[in-house]
Amino acid sequence: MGRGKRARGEIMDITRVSDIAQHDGQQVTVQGWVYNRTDKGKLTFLLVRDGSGFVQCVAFKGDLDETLFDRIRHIPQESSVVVTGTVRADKRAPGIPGGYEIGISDLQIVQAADEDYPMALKEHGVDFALDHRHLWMRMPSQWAILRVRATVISAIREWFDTNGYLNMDTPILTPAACEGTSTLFETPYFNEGMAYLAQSGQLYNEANIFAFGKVYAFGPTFRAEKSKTRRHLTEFWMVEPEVAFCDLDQLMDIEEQFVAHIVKRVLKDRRAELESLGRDISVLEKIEPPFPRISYDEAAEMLKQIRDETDDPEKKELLTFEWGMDFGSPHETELTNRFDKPVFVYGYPTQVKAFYMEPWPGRPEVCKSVDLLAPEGYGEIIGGSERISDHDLLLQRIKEHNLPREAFEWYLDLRRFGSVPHSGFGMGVERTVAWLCGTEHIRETIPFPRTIKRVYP
RNA sequence: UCCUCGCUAGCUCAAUUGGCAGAGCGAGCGGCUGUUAACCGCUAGGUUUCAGGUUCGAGUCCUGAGCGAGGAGCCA
Repeated sequence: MGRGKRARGEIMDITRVSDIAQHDGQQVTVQGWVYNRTDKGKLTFLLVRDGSGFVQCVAFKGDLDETLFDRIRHIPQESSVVVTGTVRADKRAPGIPGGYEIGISDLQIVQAADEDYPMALKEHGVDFALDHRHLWMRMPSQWAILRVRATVISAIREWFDTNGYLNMDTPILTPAACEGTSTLFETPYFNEGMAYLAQSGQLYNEANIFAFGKVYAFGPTFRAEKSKTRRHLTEFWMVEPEVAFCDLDQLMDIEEQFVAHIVKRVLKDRRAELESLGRDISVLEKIEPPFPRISYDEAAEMLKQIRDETDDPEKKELLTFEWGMDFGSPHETELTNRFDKPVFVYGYPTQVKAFYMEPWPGRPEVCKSVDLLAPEGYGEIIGGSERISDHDLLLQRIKEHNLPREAFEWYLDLRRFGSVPHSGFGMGVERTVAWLCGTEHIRETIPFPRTIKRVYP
């Protein structure tokens, strides 16, 4: 491949596929991998991906020496390559962003891939795809989803960092259950008995706000429950802001500004990816504050009505509901189908929520909690509440839930030294990404998913 | 933990009442100057998840096991 040789020490000027439109008419060099090859007589089309996008590269037999053209014609899928050629606009050119292609003048093979690459360019079964996650993520759908994920994470940090919040991460190894209910992963911890992988950083965040005012923790969260649905992972990422001097109404204001920002940012920076996924973008463009706010009581009434109106006995059974129950997945789906924006449901029964939630004034059976349910059946993406700020009430709740008081002494201290009304929430990153991408399974929204049946690869 | 379903070529699937193990894609070779999951021809590719059983004969029926999926519960 003599044509492409460079003098030693010469710095190669590499173009990113995402920037290809800025190089129309110019000669460029792209480094990447051959995603697909279509051989068409005197023409060979290579779809090359470089991490930033997918671009079609065209080899024409008449423009190249025979050896090079023959090598291009037989290059195995997924071979790593350095391609040099001239960019031209062509509406027929596929790719992401697409619309431009490279007329190949030179191509070097860095490694010719083995010929038994297992990922077909068609659909795969779930099990096969997940066993090959390390290769599956190269495919456009997975690549697009994970690009959206990175932008969601960036938007999360951007919003908090520019709105006066301090990033203050919380421990992953913890001495006990935060909320006293979930099943946790445990691990031996030197001479201290068992440590547990965190299911939430919230309690630590409550300590942090008394030093820093507004904080957010962002990290992995672990749940050992044997949940086995398209909405569950055993390891997932959660962002948890906590705010001093903040009540439930103010919390909802924060949540809707925050979520709207994420949506806006994804629409701005990842439109091509959403389009490549076939996502209906007009649905996302409607996501602007304010979001509807309904009480648990109103939601319960709506569900009763929906259940009365259906003739489907199976659906009737699934929608069985009495005041005091938590909403199940079928309930959330029915509720959110009635709205085209995320909807707040606030004021849940105290008995179905965690011990630390502030009671509703004058209605002790209800607490100042709020969930944000995403539309299109994606369900709960945020759970939050105003926290109990009174020391004696909190102590009473700890006793009622049979939690070990000694483990919560530091938490109770927060109510003794300058207690204030405060609130916070936790947002599941993967569920949010699944909603934005229109992904059916949450496991596609994290690079290497961990589920009850899977720790490989 | 409970309910339902699935397992056949590298992948996605078909195989009639129990009667010769099949197709498409992928791979290799050849053809074609515009392919978009191209198309055409040829070639290779199988312990039908496993262990038993019924039968002249089992991918198909029966029993058990394994693995996986969807849903419920719980949650983000």
